Formats: sequence, structure tokens, C-alpha cells
Amino acid sequence: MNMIREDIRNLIEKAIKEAQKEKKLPKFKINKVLIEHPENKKFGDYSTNTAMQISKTLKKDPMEISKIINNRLSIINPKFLEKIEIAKPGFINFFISKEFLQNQVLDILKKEEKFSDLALGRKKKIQIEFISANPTGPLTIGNARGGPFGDVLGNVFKKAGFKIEKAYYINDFGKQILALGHSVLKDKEAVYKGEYINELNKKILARSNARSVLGGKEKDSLKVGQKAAKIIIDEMIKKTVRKMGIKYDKWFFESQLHKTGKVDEIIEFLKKKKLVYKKDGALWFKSSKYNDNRDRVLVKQDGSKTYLAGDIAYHRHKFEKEKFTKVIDVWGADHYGDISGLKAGTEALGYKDKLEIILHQFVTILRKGEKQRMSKRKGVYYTMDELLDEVGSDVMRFFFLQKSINTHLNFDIALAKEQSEKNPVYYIQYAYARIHSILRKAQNNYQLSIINFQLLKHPSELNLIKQLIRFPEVVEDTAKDYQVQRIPQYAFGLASAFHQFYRDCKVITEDKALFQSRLVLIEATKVVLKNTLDLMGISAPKKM
RNA sequence: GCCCCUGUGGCUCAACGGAUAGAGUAUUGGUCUUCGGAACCAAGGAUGGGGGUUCAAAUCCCUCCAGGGGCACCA
Repeated sequence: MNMIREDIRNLIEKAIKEAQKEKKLPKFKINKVLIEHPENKKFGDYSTNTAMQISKTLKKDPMEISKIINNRLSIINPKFLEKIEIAKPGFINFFISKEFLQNQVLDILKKEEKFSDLALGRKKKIQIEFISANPTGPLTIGNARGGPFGDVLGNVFKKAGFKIEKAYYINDFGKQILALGHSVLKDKEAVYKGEYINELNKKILARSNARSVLGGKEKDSLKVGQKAAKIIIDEMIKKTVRKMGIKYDKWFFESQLHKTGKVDEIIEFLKKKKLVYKKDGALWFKSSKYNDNRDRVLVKQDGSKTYLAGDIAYHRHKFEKEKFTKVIDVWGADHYGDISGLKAGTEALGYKDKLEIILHQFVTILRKGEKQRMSKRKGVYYTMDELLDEVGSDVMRFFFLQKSINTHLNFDIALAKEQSEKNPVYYIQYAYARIHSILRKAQNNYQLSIINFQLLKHPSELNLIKQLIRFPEVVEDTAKDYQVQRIPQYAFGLASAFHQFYRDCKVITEDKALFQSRLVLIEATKVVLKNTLDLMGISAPKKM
């Protein structure tokens, strides 16, 4: 089955070409025909503004153009359309036929969890890296915001036919590890605060030789920091991530790049390409050659390498060793300033346009009515664990997924808790549980071969099917524009269509044939609801 | 100063340049002798201000106002 939206698009292009052949329309290049869902049902199930678009280049009345296109369409007269109308400035509106809709139910049932699997990816390999918060403390709701987003975007790509790797990059190298060590030792260079620091202090001091640690030597604080970072990753971050419902394919350690000489290699590589120079005792990368607004340091005065040097090495590894055709990094908005440096780096390596960086905006927390920017250094934060304990993973995920990544979230825990009880996720899960309740009661083994789908003709039944067949469109659109909030929106609309069907159409009835066909319809609904919830990583309960 | 993001009903959010700006929640009123009421139906209420482009602007351009983020040899 093709997506019906695609069929309509092809149909229009065909109609235009035929009209051109007959000289009803002059020759012009057809841009991609846009098909949308009108909000008002009287404008049909699908509509297009093509005539208006064309009128611009042709300098012709859009109504005239839509009439010409419509004439051709009525000659082609496709079976899946009941009628086509043209409206006011030049819209062409499409109404889908009952027969087509009725047939889709069977198609969905046959495909089950494969319904809406697309072939956009053609096995291309995409890596999506998200969260990647420093191992210096627990995940906060701020730095974990990219979690639900990245995880679901990965799921969408998978469904669209890409090979996907979800990765977490662990910055276990650099100054913050030293700072962590000092913090755990509670010496005068301590930076991080919080209960977890106290616990790490106890844990590490109990484990290691107290004398060598308390010696206060820098080496020791580094060792303590490394040890602490490992504990934070293993016992805090990995645990939280699991509770968030995220499964990473890879945990990659920055220190590994340094140990294996990958960072030195990259510096040598850039040297050979004459893209570096010395200034003020540091080694600079001429990133301004690649659209950066300034050059960047790779090796500091003290001989240590910058984060950027490691990150370029990391991305070379992604492209050269792991052969990703595309890499998507999801970062917090505070890393805005680093984008052009890394982009310049990957371009110098010859991987221009293969790296996409997506920023998510920040979460501010409201405490005592005061807005506060979260900061692990200041000890001002709200941890993801706390939130998960309060509302659970399903509500948390839905809460974040609903919102565009560009919104600045004001997080008020009191409000979040209050809203969690009324979270729309329950509305969707309830629809799913309701279906199972009917199925349990019906105890009916229907036979697909004898179902009369033509009995499904109530407006609420047809409307439900219309919602079902939109699912592939949701996957396709999201794989293309990354607007993940579309999925919870869709899920809500689907659940709503089901609840309305439930109100209007009784499944378990005396009429055996109708009973059977409706049973099959709710089976199909079950399949699509399940697929949608799976995509969002939200559980699908049979009972609530 | 320069760069990125944001400003939509009381609150939280949607809306590929499209048709009467769509939901949830809150408020008010209604449905029900329930295949699970965590449901259904209805009412009121919104695009920060000002210009412009367009047949059509929440969306694009300019400007002003307000908020968040960034302009490190920190990550």
C-alpha cells in the first residue's frame, strides 16, 4: 500500500502533466505538491494549495488553474476518492471513499507492528547522540531534556528504515574531573555541591588508602575524580537513563580517545593540512577558514588538549571507523558557541553536511516563585530521578515530548505533579485499555476472510479509520523535520477518535456480522495505538 | 555590542506561508438504567507593540519591548 497522501500527490502531478500535454496549461517546472489536512471537515480529508502556488509563476487566476486540474482529475477518476471539490482562492479538496477506508482496516491488521514501516532510510546508518551530560553529578531535568527527544527521534528513524545507533558520550577527561575530585575531597578547590558529593566522599574515602588521598596532591584529586566519575556513570546516570526508558547502544568514553592517541592523530592531520598555527604558546585551529567567526585552540599553553580537539577526534571516529552516513548531536542551548568550531572541524576532515547539531532550549526551575537557572556547581537543580519518582516514566516522557525542543520550559514541580494526574498520556492509555476490555468481553475469534468491511460506515467508524491511516504520514514527516511533538499530538487525536467511536458504535451487539467487523476495527486500532506508544517509548497497558 | 531561541485564551502547549488560530487544564452548563466515567457533548476566553511583503502572515522581512542562552587556552 502506498500512503494515500503520496497517491494524491502523484495524481495531481499526473493531472498537471496531462493538462500541459493538451496545452491547457503552459509548461513549467512542477514544485513538490503540498498535501495537507484541512482542519475543517467540510474542506475534505486532504487538500492542496498547488493551484495558488502555480498561479504565482503563471500569473493566472488560481481558480482557473484548479478548475483545469480538476477536469483532468475527473477524467482519471481514481477509485480511492469519493469526490474532489475546488474552493475559494483555489484550493483543491479531496474526500476519500468509504470503500478505500474500509479496505485499509485489513491492511493494518496484516502488517501489525510493521504497519507504517517505511523505506526512507535505505539502510543508511545514523548515529544520534543525546544527553551526554558530564559525569559530575546526577542527571537533572535540564540536561536530560534531550533524552526523550533523542530517544524518540531515533525510534522514528528506525521505523522510517534507517539503521540507528543511540550514543552517550562521556566526558571523563579534562578539568571538570579534577574539579570533581576536589569536590569529593572537600578541599578548598571544591566546586560541586550536593548530597551525592557527601556520599561519594564517604564511599571513596572508605575504599581507598586514606593517607594517599588526603595528601592533597593534584594527582590524587585527579584519581579521586576519575573514580568518582566512574561511580556516577555506573550507579547514577546509567540507572536514571534506564528508568527514563532509554536504551543506549553505545557509551563512549572521551578518555579512550586520548589514551589511544586519536586526539594526537587529529592534530597531526590538521598540521599536515596546514590548518594550525602557534600563538601565545598555544596551538590554534584555523576554523575561521570554515565559516567560524574565530579560530579555536586545540592545545593549550600547558600542553593539554581542549575539549574541541577531542570532539573532532570523536567525530572522525564516527565517520571513518563507524561509517555513519549521518550524525546527529543533541545539545543543550548552552553549547551554542561550540557549534561552529566542531562544524569547522568536521568540514576540514571532509565530512561537511554529515553532521547535524540540534539544540534544545533550557529548563528553568521555579522555586519559591523564583526562577533559577539550574547549575550543578551551585547545587541548584532538580534531578530526573526526583521527577521520575514523582510522576513515573510515561508521564515524564509525554510531558517533554509534547513540547517543541525550542520552547523554554519553566518547570514548576508543584504544577508538574498536579498536571501529571491529568496527563493526556492516561487518556491515550485508557483508549488502549478500553479496547482490551472489549476484546476480553467479546472472547471472539473472528475470521478475517468472512468479515464484511462494508458494514463499517458510521461517520465515527470512518473517522477512526482516517486517523489510523495517518500514522505513516506522522512517521515520515517526523523523520524529515524532527518535530517530535507531532507524535503525542497524533496519539491524542487517535485516542479521541476511538473514544468517539466507542460512544457512537457498540462493538458487542446482536448483529453478528456487525459485531465481527467492529471487532476487527478495534483490533486495527489496537495495533496502531500500540505502534504509536512504542514509538514514544510509553507503556501500553491492557488494564489500568 | 554581535549571534541563537522564545513571546499564542487564567495556566501548559500545538499549528509544512493557507480556509473559522487547534488541544489539554481551569471555569460554567449538559450527557449516562456504561461493551470500564481515567468517557462524551457544549459555552466563554488568545497570536507582545508598530510597520512591510503576499491572493493569504502566529509563521517571512524591518523595528521596538520582554525573557532565556552564547560570544574561554571550561567542558
